[in-house]
Order: sequence, then structure tokens, then C-alpha cells
Amino acid sequence: MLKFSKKADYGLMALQHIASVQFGEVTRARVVNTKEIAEEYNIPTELLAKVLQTLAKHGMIESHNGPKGGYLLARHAGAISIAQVLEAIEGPLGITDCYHDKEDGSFCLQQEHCTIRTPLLKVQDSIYQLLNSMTIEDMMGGTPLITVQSHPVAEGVER
Amino acid sequence: MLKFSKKADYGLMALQHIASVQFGEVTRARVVNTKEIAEEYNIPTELLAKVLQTLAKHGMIESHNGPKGGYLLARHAGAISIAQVLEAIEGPLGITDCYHDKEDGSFCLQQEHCTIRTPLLKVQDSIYQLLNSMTIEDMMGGTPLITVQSHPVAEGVER
DNA sequence: TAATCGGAGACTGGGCTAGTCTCCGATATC
DNA sequence: GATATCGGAGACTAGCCCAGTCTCCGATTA
Repeated sequence: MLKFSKKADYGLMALQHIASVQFGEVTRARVVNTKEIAEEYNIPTELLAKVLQTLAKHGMIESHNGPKGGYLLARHAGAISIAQVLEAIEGPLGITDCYHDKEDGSFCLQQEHCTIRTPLLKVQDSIYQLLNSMTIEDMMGGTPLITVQSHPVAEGVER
Repeated sequence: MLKFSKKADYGLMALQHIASVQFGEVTRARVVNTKEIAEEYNIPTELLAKVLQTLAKHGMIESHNGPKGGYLLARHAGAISIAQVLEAIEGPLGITDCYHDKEDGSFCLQQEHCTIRTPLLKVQDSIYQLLNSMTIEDMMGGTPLITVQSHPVAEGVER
């Protein structure tokens, strides 16, 4: 349940790779092209290309055409959160459908007596905060220090 | 992204409904059948039936056959977490595929050089804690007090 | 004994994910 | 300026899974 799409996985891997090439201490900063990343992580090249194009459109990386072209981070790795990457690739966060306005005129059939909308919205916000508090920089070797604090009502809830 | 399935939504609604009938102050405690819930929330009856059967199999509700039959909570609403409901209906939590052993012999093609596995596992655990800290009881009118505490690295990450 | 409930499995349509293919435009290099 | 190498973009497809339906069965109560 709650699985990221493969595109999202690929996007995170690619960003992490670009960031490590660009800001890593070993190699000199350089442009990274699609093929290099695809081969490194066994990702279908053309699918990764689509993902990178999406990330470029959303201003996370900048593209350079032509021979020796490729991608660079458009801003610092610490300013790109996982939430932003996921939103760019998979669309807005919504653990239930009913938080998005439907354009096709359809609507939530449970809307009249929906009792779970409000509590789930809180859950959703918490998840968003979680994903937005972790950045590409955090994924580069550092130890992320995300903790969840909750009220003690859940005591005795065995897994 | 990260959307619950409709079955999960239906399951949460049903549990909340059963709990409110069983422990609410207005009506006397009684058995609730599938049809009642389905009509109350505009859920396809037979689909809801499947969901309730699943929840019964996982020991969250107990079923009573025959006329005047239906379902009762098998344990207190405060002892049923959202995570448990989701796991019962949608299977184990896994934001990426690679945390589950594959039975068909396939494996994660990125496994060799996967750089996002560890950080994403931390994210997954945080989400699990979040979902496991909220119970059906919390969804019944009370104000859930779930907060997320994160390190300040994400400052400056605009939405 | 019959009506009402849950249990369970097969089945289907549609939408989305993942991946492929093709063509185009931009640009660095010779 | 020609050419090879890059990204940009859209159409297309196969397959999977979600959502929902249908049917039959067993259990239980009146």
C-alpha cells in the first residue's frame, strides 16, 4: 500500500546522482546525461528521459542540449524536497480522491455523510510535512533525523 | 500520489460507523449489517461485503450469520489503528517494491547501486508510525493530535 | 421450512503504469 | 556549415490491478 510509482523512484535516484556528481567531493562538477544515469541504475533510458524532462519542467534541474549536454541541479539539493519531486512526477498529494476538484463533473458519492474526510485530511497533512521535510541532500549519505510524535492514545495497539 | 484504495476508504468508513453504533451514546448497541452501511454511505453493497469479510478475517470485527446478523467490533475502537486497517485491505506497507521478497523470482534491477533504499525506508517507517498512532476511536469526533517533528534542514523549501 | 444474513469465488471493464518508438529541435565540435 | 550527440515531445502498446458485478453456498433465526 501507499507505494511510490517507479517513475518517482527513478526521479529520486536520478536527482541523488546528479546532486552527488555536482556537489560531491570526489569528482569535478559536470553535466550528467540521461544515458549515464540509466546505465548506472539499470533504468530504461527512454523512460528515465521522460522523468528528467518532467523534473526540468518543474524547475528542479536545468537541461543543456547538444553534444556534451545533460542536466544540472537548478537549485541546491537541500532545497529540493521529496514531496516536491513526488508532486512533480505523480501529481498532487491526495490519500483520498475527494480532496481534488473533479473536472469531469463527477463527485464523491460519500460526500453527504462522509465521516472520515476530516481525520484523513490531518493524516495527509502529516505525511506531506514528513515528505517535505526531507530533501535530496538528506538522501546523500547523511542520516535523516525524522521522528514522529503522536499522542499516547495508540498505546496497546499491537502490530 | 499515495492514494488509499476505495476499499480502504470504505473499510474505514464502515469501522467508524460500526464503532459509533456500538459505542455511541445515542443508540443502543446493536449488530450492523452490510446493507445498512452501504446505503448510509452510498457504497456498492457487494464490494463493501468483500471489505467487511476481509476485516473479519483479520480479527477486527466479528460476524454473525443469519437473519438479524451483521458485524460487531471485535476489539475496542482505540485498539484498531488505521495502519492495521490498511494492511488488512491493501497488504503490507511498502513505498517501494524492493522491501518485499518477490516470489516470482524477479528482483529489483536497481539493487546493486540503489542509493535511495535506506533513506526511503526511514520515510516509510515514519509514515507507518503515523498511521499506526491513529485509531478508529480518533476518527469518531475527537480531534486527532498528530504532529510531525522534523529536523530543520528543510527550511527554505518552498512548496 | 423459508427468509435473511455472511462467505467465497469467478468474472469483467476500464484506467493507469511502465515501457517503446519515432521524429523533431538545439548545439557543440570538427 | 555538416554532422553527431544531446534533450523535447507525442503517439502508441501491453499488462496489471482496481472497482464493481454476479452467482452460489452455508449458517442461523423466526
